[in-house]
Amino acid sequence: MLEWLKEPEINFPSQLEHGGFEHGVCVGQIQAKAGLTQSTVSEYLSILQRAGFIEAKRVGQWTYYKRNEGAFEALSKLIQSNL
Amino acid sequence: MLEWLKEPEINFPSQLEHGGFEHGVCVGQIQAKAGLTQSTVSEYLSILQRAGFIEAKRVGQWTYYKRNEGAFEALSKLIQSNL
DNA sequence: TTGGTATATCGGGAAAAGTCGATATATTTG
DNA sequence: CAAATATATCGACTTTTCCCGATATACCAA
Repeated sequence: MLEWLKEPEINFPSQLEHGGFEHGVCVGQIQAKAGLTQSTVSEYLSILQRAGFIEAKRVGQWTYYKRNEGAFEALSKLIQSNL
Repeated sequence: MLEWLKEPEINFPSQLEHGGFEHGVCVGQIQAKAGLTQSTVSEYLSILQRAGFIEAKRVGQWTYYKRNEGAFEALSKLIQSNL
């Protein structure tokens, strides 16, 4: 999912009909591509969010998720320095 | 354990009596510090080895493990580029 | 307000990972 | 070769993670 969200336009073309890519990709799109149930994907995304790897933005009935690139940069640096 | 192996002289002082630090630290040293059973530590180290994060060198009845810094560098870069 | 849609949360069963004791293997020493 | 030591592997049990269906919540539209 994290890799998918790196190129939303390529991986979630039908997101265009759901408000575009400004705020990210909504859960249903990710769920369809993942082939997992709605509850599983929702929980997974919320875990990634709490971990800081993605950001959520609620717009109406939709929740859009997009990557937080800073977190990946930080993780990469953490592995370099601390691990 | 990976962090411990970053500074073997500091974290495993009694390794001096077991052949020094050239080849790494032997399992018993790590086990004592970890507070886990011998079998658990042995298995854990072998997993880390198969994953490429540490290298093993058998010398007589001892197995010495040391970090493979290249693997950490590679992981850090992988997170930067692919993830 | 009622029904429809999108997402979140909850509880439980299945799968995987962690940990142990027992035992096997390899090596050294007498 | 026999005993001692260091490590590895095996089988079982426990804990954690994964994933699901059911249900709750939030929002929208008629």
